[in-house]
Amino acid sequence: MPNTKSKSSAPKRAPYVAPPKLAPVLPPFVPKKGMHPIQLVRGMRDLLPTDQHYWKQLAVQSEKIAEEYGYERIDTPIVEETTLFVRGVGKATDIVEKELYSWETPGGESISLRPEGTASVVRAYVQHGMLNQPQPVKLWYTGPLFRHDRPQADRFRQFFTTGFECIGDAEPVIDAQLIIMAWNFFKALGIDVTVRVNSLGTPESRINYKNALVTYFRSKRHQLSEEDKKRLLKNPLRVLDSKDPGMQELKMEAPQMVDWLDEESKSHFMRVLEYLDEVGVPYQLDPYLVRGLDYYTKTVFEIYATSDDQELAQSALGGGGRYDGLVELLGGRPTPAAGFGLGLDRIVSRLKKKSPVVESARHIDVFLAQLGEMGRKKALALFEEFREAGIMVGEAFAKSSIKSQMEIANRRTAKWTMVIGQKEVLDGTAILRDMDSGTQEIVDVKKAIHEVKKKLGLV
RNA sequence: GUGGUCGUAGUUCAAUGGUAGAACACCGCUCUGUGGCAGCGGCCACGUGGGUUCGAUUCCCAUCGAUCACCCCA
Repeated sequence: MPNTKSKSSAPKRAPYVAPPKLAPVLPPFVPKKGMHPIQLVRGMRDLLPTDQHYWKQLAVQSEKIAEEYGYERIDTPIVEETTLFVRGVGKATDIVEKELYSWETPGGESISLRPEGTASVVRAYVQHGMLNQPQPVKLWYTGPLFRHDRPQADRFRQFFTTGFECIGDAEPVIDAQLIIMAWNFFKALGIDVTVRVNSLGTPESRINYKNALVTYFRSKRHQLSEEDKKRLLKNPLRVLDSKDPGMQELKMEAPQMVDWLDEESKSHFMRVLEYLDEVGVPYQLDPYLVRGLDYYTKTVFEIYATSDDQELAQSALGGGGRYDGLVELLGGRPTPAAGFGLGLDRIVSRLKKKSPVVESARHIDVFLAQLGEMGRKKALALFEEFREAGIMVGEAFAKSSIKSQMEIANRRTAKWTMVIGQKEVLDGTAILRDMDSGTQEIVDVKKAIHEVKKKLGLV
C-alpha cells in the first residue's frame, strides 16, 4: 500500500484479510436439447412495458389520494420475522397457516415474506415510537405481497397492493373516511365498485356470536352438508356464506351478528353508516362479511367491482377495517387503528378491460436521421445538444438506410425529421422535413436547435 | 390444498398417427439520399419427460404451466 503517511484522525485500517479462494473454473454451459425452458415461477408475473402505463396510473392515483387525505409514505421490508405475522394476522388464519412463504436463515431466524402490509406498518409504528407524534398517524405504502395460494386469474402469489393505515384514533369518522377514500380512489379511475360493510364488534362479542352460531348449527347438524360441517369447526361464520341451497332456510333463522354486537360497537357502526350517508357513498350491508385476518374489530369492508356484464366479479379489489387490538398485540400501548388495502393487480386488470387500447409510442418532437459515417457522428452530437435543450429527440443511429429511419420516424409519429448526410455535414446544413406535408427546407446546422424550437413554438 | 378443462411461431388462429400452415408483428431487400403504399425474401412453434406404435404434435401416463370451481381473499 502506498499510503504511508496516514492522518492521525483517520480510522484504523482493518487488518488485511485474504480474499476467498476462487471457485474452480466450471466448464462452459452448453445448452442441450430437451432442456426444459425456464419460465416464471408459479404464481409470479412479469409487468410488461405494454402494461406499465396502467401501473403508473395507479401509482399516481395512490399518491394523489394519500396527499389529499394527509397520509405519509412509509416503506417497510418485504421480509419480516415470522412471529410478526403469526401474532398479528393470527395463527389459525389461512394466510399464516398455509400461505406463508417462510424459511430459516443461515443465522437460524425464522423469517417470512410479508403476506399483507398492515402488520409491518404497525410494527414500524411501535418500533419508531410514533405514538409520540400527533395522533392519529396516517401512513400509506405500496409494494408486493406474497401468499402461497393456488393461482387463478387475477390471483397471484406475488401481488401488489397500496395500503392506507390510520393509527391512533378510535372515532368512527376515521372508519368512514377510509371507506370514502377507497370509494374516491375507484371513482377517480372510472371503475364502478360496490362497497360491502359489516361490523365484527369486539373480540368478545365475536366469540359470543360464534358460540351462538355453532350451537344453532349443531342443533341442525343433520341438515348440513359435509362441507359445511367442516366449516362449522374451522370458521363458523363462513357457514353463513354457504352456497348450499338447503342452507337458505337455515340461514334465515340463524343468529345474526348485529344482535350480538355490544352496545358500543353497535353505535360505532351506526355512526360509520351515518357518515357514509352524509357524504353520499353507497354501501351494502353484508352480515356475512368476515375477513381472513384475526386482527379486525368493529368495522370491516370489502370493495368489489360492480359486475355490469356476466364477468364474475367475485374477487375483491380492496378491503380493510378497524383493528383496535393490533398495536397492543405487537407490543405497543393499547392504540386503536384502522386501514385498508387495494389490490393493484386486479385493478389493473379492470382498467385493461375498460380501455384496452394502448398508444405505445413515446412522444418525440423531432427525429434525427443520419446518412453515412460523417452524418452519423454529427447526428450523435446533435442529439446531445437537443437533449440538453429539452427537446425530445428520436433516433435510430444503428440503422444506415435512410428509408428505415424514415419508417421509424413515421412510426413514432415525429412531426419533424432532421436529415444529416455527408453533403449536409460538409455544407454545415441540415434538412428539416415536415412529416405531415412532406415539404422540407435546408437550415443552418448551427441554428438547428433554434429552428426546431421555433417550429415547435417554444421560442 | 381438492376437483374439472386446456397447452401449436412474439400474438391471434389452423391442420395432421407419416415431424406443421396462415394472418399480424419483427428483420432485411427492391431503394446508402427520404416515411405512411406495394412486391419479394428471412426469422420464429407442437411446454417438458416417459409410454404405446414401424412411426406421436396427434393416443396414454406423469410433470410443469395456464384456467375454472371449491377455498380464500387483494
